[in-house]
Amino acid sequence: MANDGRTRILEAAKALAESHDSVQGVTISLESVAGQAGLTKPGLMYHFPSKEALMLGLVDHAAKDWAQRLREHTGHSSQELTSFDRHRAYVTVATTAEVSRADYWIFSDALYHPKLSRSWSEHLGPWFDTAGLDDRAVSLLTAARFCADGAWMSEATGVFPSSDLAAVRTHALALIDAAAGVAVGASDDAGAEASDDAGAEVTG
Amino acid sequence: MANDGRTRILEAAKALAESHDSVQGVTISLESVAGQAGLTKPGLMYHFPSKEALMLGLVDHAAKDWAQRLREHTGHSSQELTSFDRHRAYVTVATTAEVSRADYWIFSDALYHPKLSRSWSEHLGPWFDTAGLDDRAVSLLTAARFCADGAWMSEATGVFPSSDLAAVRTHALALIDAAAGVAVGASDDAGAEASDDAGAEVTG
DNA sequence: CGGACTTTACCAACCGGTTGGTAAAGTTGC
DNA sequence: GCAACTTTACCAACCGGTTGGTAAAGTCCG
Repeated sequence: MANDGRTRILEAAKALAESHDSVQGVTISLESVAGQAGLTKPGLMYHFPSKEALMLGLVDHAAKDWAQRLREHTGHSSQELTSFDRHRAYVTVATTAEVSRADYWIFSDALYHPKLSRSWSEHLGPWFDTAGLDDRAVSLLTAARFCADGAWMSEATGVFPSSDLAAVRTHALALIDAAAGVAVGASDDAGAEASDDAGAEVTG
Repeated sequence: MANDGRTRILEAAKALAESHDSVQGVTISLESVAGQAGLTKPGLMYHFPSKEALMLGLVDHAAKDWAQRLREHTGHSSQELTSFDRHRAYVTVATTAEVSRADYWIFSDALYHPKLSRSWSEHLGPWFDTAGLDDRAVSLLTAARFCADGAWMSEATGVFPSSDLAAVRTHALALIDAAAGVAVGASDDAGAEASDDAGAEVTG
C-alpha cells in the first residue's frame, strides 16, 4: 500500500498546482503539498526524500498517465502499432482528453530540465518513433504531432480562446493520412505488425 | 535613460533564466537579477517596484520582441496584412528564429497566469485574428499556428530531438495555402488590403 | 537646489531539509 | 504464546539559508 500513499501525494500536488495563483512562477512547497495530502512535511518526505524526488515523481506520474491513455485509446501497446497509428492516437488523445493547467505546468517544467524530461521521453518516446520512414513522411508526422501539442497547450492555458478543436484534429489527422499515403509501398516497416489501414489523400 | 536601464535589467533576467539549472522550477531572485544587471536589489526595485512588475515587464518585453520580429519579417503592421499572410509570417518566424529556453520559460509562465498572458495576447492577438473567414479556413489557420507553436517549443526545449524544422514549416504553410484556397471568393475580407498571393493546393 | 538614481543595512516570512521521536503492524526466536 | 525486535508510516519542533520587500542615507548631474 506504499504506492497508494505516493499517488495520493502526487495528486494532491497536482491539485495544488491547479489552483495555484501567483505571478512569480508556479511554486508548490513541500509543506503545502503535505497539507493538501493530509499529512505533514516529514510525513511527505518519507515517501519522497527530497523535492527533486517529488518533482520527478510528478512528471513520471503525468507521463505514465499519458502513455496509458494512449494504450487505452488504441487497445494496444506502442510496439503493436505502426508509426501512423501511433501518431493518430496521439493526435486524437491530445485534442480530446481534458487537460488541466497543472498538466501544462508539469509538462513545461519537465521540458525545461533534462533530468525531468527523461521520464517523459521514456514513456512517450516510443509513441513518436518514426524509424524506417522516409523524410517526407517523418516531417508530416512531426507536423501533426506539433499541431496536437500546440492544440492541447492552448486548451490547457486558455489564451487565445480555442477554436473548434475537432476541426483542428481533422487537419492534423489529414497530415498523417498524407504521410501514410506517401509511405505505403516505399518503407521497410521497421518492426511493426498491424498495417491494415488505407492511406487517404489530403483533401484540397 | 530610464528605458535603457529597464531593458538592461530585463535582458539580465532573461540571461539568468537561460542559464538556470534547477529541478524545482525556474526561479530568478531579485538579487540575482540585480547582480547580473550590475546593480543591487533596491537599485533594481527602483525600476521595478515589485517582482510582479518585473515578471510583467519580462513577458511584455518578450511579447513585444515577437511582434517586432513579425513586423520586420513582413515589413508591415498586422493591420496591413490578410489573415493568411499574418499566419504565414507567424509560422515562418516561429520555425526560423532562434528561440531560447528563457523564451520558453517566459512564454509558459505567461500562459499560466492571466495577468501575464494579457500583454501576450495584446501584442500577438492581432496577428492571429481571423475575423471574416469561414470555419474551415479558421481551423486550417489555427492548425498551422498550433503546428508552429509545437515546433518552436520543441526547438526551445530540445526534447525529442527536433527533426527538419524547414520541412515542418512547409507543411504548416501548406495548411495556410489550403485555407487561402478555400476562402478566396468566399470571404468578406475584414479590413485587409494586401491579398496578392495564390492559393495553392495541398499535395497528396 | 532637486530629482533621478544608487547604496548599505535590515526585516519578517518562507523554504527545503534534519532531528528525534511515536504508534502500529508485522516478524522472529524460544 | 509471547517477548524482543524490525519495519512502515508518520509527526512536532527546529535550523540555516534565501526571498521579496523596506528604510534611510548618500551620490550624481542638469
